[in-house]
Amino acid sequence: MELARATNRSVRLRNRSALLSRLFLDGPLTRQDLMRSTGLSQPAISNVVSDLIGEGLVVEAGVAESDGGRPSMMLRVAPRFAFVIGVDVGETLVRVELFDLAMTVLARAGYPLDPARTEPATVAGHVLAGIDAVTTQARVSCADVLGVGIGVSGVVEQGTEAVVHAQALGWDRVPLERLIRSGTDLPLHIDNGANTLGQAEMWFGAGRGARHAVFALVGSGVGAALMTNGVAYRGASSSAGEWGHTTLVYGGRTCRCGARGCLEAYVGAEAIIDRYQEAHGGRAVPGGDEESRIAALVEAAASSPTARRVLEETAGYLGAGVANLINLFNPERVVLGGWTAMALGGLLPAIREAAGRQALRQPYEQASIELCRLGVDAVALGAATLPVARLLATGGLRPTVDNHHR
Amino acid sequence: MELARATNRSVRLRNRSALLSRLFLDGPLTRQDLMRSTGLSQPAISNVVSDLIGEGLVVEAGVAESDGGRPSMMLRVAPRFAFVIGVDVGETLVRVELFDLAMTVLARAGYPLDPARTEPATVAGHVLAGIDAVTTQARVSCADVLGVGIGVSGVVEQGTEAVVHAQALGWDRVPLERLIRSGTDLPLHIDNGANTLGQAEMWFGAGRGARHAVFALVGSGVGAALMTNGVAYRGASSSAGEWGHTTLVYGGRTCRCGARGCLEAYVGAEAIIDRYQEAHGGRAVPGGDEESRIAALVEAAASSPTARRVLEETAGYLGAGVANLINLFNPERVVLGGWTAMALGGLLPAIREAAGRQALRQPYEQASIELCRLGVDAVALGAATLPVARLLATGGLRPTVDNHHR
DNA sequence: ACAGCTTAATTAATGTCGTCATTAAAGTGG
DNA sequence: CCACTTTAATGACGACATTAATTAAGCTGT
Repeated sequence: MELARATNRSVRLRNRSALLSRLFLDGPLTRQDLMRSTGLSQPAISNVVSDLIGEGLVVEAGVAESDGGRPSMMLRVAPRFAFVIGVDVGETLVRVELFDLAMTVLARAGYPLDPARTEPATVAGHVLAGIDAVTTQARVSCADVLGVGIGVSGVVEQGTEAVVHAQALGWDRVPLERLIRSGTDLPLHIDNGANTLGQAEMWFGAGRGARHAVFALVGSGVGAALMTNGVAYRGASSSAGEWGHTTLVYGGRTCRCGARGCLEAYVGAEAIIDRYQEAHGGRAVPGGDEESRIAALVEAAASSPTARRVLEETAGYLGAGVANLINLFNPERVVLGGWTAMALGGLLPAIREAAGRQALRQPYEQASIELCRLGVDAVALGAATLPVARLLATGGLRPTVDNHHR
Repeated sequence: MELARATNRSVRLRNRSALLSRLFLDGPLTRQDLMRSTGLSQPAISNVVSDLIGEGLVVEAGVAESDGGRPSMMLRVAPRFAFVIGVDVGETLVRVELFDLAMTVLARAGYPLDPARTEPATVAGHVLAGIDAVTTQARVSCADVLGVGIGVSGVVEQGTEAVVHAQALGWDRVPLERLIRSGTDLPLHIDNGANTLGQAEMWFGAGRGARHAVFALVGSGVGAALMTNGVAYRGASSSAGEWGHTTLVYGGRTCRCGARGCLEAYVGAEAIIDRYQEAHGGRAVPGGDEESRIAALVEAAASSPTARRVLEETAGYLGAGVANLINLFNPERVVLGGWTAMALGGLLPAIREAAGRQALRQPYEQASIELCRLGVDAVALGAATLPVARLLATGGLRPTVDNHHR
């Protein structure tokens, strides 16, 4: 199982990684805090920290209050030690953002996509243009960029090179990594948008502190990110979490994936609109795009019993879907996100109740069901955490032997 | 995330654990094999191995073939270094088995349960009696028993003391660990029977070599064991894998758990019998217990179109349930077990086909769907692997400081 | 049968790294 | 300015793995 041999160096590596992670995730801490939370001895902490400071990864940031005794020095990850870029390849927009290590946005760029023809090459071009745009805009050298995280709304098969299957974009086996690679040397991390969003919520949002959490995303499509033992679970070929296409109504409505009775065929935005239309005698929901029509539907629920009933049914389906997640994963937390779920925020009590009806008592009581905190824009933020996660995991050591950078 | 500090000792610990695990799981190996598979240097291997041999954990077992050059020495875990006990607390029987470290059965004991009144104290008594029986029968001292693994058909909440919720036995919050603890000092490992069975298949059966696998068990009840990254995933309160109570037919048949449309309400043994009876105009399936009635039904399918249809429908439901597992977990392998699934073995092609209809293409193609190899008796074997897993994880060092045992 | 070759295992020297114990530093309060 | 307290830095020590060099133990062919 464990294939990595342990050597004396790996001890240092692990400890560096542990300290750096604590500092990154839990803000400024003193050496004493680190000592308590990692269990390492004082000299070891000081030793590692002095390395990290020497390399510019960590900086001292003021002194802590003290009532008697030498006050301890606050330590934090140097915000400008390096930068990361997060990209959100959505169905209608490619958004590129540049962050420092405090995850503050320094620059943004956006490129609308024509849903009719979303050529992979076009998207790759947008990503490369965005990288260029945000770095020049913020006057950041590419040499100081740790890497580029890219969240794509589709299945991302990780291999030697990430390959993307995105039904919504009409992509099948698109070698997105290779396409982007041809225009930049920056390290690339491509992942499912649901996973990157989940990662953002896990580190900075509703998932903080949870060990096992599920991020259930309902937008045009329906998906989920599974966090087990604090990290994303991706499965054998990185497609785990395809919650939207689990069967909830055996033999039910036909889903756009071809199967019948998928959850997405009941609670995806399009499905909700369709169901309302059917219930309403064929009359369509007013409004232009899906997003405004869902908003209109939610508003109409105040006066229209039909709209209300459709939304209540939606809560029932969604609750059952959440119950399935709870029964299978036994998470501490289920976080609902995605723009449709956000628009349906008022249904949360009904969803909870429906989940309670369908889930087993014991796991249901262990799980809290909440709304996400960061909004849908967090896909890029979450993507940007991917290179950061790598930095933390490697203890801040660049993979190759270019340790001369300081 | 990682709370364990790394120290120089932990290096040795990890390497011991890695070597021991390789030796246990992949049979006799040479020092050279270990060197290649772990990446450690030759002297390090020799050093650790000589410790292990000195402590009696490992023995040399003959020499390997050689065509020129000094032949290497085969090494293996000493079968009689220690013993483990596995217990299967089923719904009708408590089975206790004693194994050596080669996982050879040395002694067995069985205690039928009266399903009407399965008092926790009675079960605990049977377990204790069984421990006594198998150790005396095989003339093994309790001091040489590493621990007792117990697989229970119910949710096992791990805490300071394992607490069992077993609907089928009418148990709620039963402090089984405390009950057994009062009669023995042996280390106890209590877990869900599905998990222990999955563990057995993972190490010795259909799961060998898989990193991510799901063991789907269909018997009277329906459950699953989830193996992620080679180990059981238990979730926040150890109830992960409650596949049987996920909703497959929204608003469908009422399940014994109280919810509606659970998978178990369609493919559990009782449900199949009920569905046949309904389809057959109320006439019951002949036969005594569930097991023989399912067998009768399978046999009847050769001549009765009704029976055939019921079984085909069952394959459809089961396939959809498997598809849900595939979509959510993206496993390399789905292994079907449990006595009902075994009886329905002939349906495997139909189940595969149904799963293919409902699952997404990409994850479906990545997953193989197979029958289990070890049979239902493997619950005790799997339970017995729990103390072994602990031994391997700790590198063969007893937790307390009693290293003077050799 | 014995040199000559190959592969396996052990020994020796080196270097990394965390721990314990001790010392230096940097505050507060009387 | 001197006790007292808490934080940080040193130095001796021991645990371990690594590389390089030896020794051990078998084959092969003349």
